[in-house]
Amino acid sequence: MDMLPQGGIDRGSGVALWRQIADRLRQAIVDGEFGEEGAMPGEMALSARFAVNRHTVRAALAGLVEEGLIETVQGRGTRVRSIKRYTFPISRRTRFSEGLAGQFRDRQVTVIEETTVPASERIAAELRLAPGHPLLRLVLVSRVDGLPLSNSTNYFDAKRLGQMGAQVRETGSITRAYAALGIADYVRRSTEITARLADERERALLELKPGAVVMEARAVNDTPDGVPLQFAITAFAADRVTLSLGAPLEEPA
Amino acid sequence: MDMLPQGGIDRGSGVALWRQIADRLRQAIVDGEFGEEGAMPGEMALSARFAVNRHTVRAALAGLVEEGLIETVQGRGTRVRSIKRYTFPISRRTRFSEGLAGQFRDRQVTVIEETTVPASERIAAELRLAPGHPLLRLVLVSRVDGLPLSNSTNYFDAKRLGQMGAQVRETGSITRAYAALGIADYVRRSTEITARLADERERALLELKPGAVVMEARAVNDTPDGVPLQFAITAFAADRVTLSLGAPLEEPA
DNA sequence: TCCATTTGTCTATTTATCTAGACAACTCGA
DNA sequence: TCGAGTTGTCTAGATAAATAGACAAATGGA
Repeated sequence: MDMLPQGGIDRGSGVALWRQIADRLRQAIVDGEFGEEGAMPGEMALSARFAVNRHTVRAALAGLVEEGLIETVQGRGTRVRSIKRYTFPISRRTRFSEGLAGQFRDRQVTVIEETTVPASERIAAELRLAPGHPLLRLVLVSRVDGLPLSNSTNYFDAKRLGQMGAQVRETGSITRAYAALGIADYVRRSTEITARLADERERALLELKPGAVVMEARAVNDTPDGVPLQFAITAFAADRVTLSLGAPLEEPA
Repeated sequence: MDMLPQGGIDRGSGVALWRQIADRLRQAIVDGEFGEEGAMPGEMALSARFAVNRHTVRAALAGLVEEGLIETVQGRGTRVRSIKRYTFPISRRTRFSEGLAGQFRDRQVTVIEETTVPASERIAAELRLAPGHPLLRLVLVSRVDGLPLSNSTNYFDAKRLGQMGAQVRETGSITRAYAALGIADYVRRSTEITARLADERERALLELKPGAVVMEARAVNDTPDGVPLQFAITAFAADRVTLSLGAPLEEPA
């Protein structure tokens, strides 16, 4: 448990001690610090390590039990429940399902909201449309094996791609929805990544606790000859997803 | 202030109400919600909006004043201080200074630690060395215009690149340190990105408050003909940096 | 200058968190 | 079976956070 230094819990920060300990333990769990067995130090050991009362440690562990991350058994101790982290490659040819291929058995894309909105200056510029142009706005949640990984808000030219909502519902995939509308191929023009605390809606959709971190990716997809198709803002649950850039970056010759 | 819905502050989450409000306001500030003037709603309005007592709002604002993000003037109200966000492009040819070119006037790389460590299994594999091979480990902090943007831990083959520490200190740049050691060019093999709360050391080095979010990039650099040079783990302050993938991704022909 | 609006400061009470101590109940290896 | 080690539960007190109310002080527009 190298990442858990002696003490180091901040008082007066506005984050309860139990919460800070829970956050630290969660990070250690996500980082695989407790090995294959997942056996964690006992309450008294954690109490000594964090220099807090045992009850404070108990509160932290109770939080993690409630999150489903650990299980505690009286007399035996505390163990990490099996957790799964997914690596999502980002490239010019980013595809959700193909990107995660081999990492799951079942995948599901749910349309949460479908509305038509006027294009803001920013989105209009990205999609090379006039501000105010009607856009189809699709809010999606993507799950693998029942676990929500991302929540995205997607914008399409409503005049050209107004059927994307219906097609995503029918096919369960943006790639297949495009194909159904006659768009055989698309490529990622750009992606901007930042990170922050998840907001209320993201927490609800991704089943996250307050204080959870998301990586936000803002991306634009074009046809291979450069016609704008989609502007998307995607929040990935940072505890569950790693974004990977590497060898697949290079476009097939 | 669209991103600040009515109410929505969680009780019992282990994060104080004032802290949640401060986090929300900080995010709104970072997202540019308060416009060019930076004028924010008054305490009474925020109190109503978040459905908390005015003093709780005052505690939140005090936190942001202490961070230097805002200034409050009795009788006049609260304004955002000018903040700066940097966009850092990631490509095969990632270079810290060139990547941020045009976004700052002054840049500084500080060597925080220089040690020799045996290669772990993971790093040995990335650098194609034997586990236990001696590695030069350099901990760096990079600042622009005095603002710390990233904290990185870099690993080099100590036998081939043992002088990197001295050269980084002398030249203020990894690229120039490589050049001084006869390595004229290098490319990014892969990058993996995730995000989490900053740990204690990161907070100290990047001047962040408890609960701040960092984006962690794990990257490997090679020579153009594929000889491994460097394994680096970099924590970027998520409030200050956006990682950008896009047009510059394509390698010059 | 006046006054509406805003932040600043003080006192007081209630609620939440942290600490402390003690004992019960369970697990599992010797 | 015994006992060391572990988690579970209870009572109690101290400290921190949240709420409430009131009034002072400053700003800036009419």
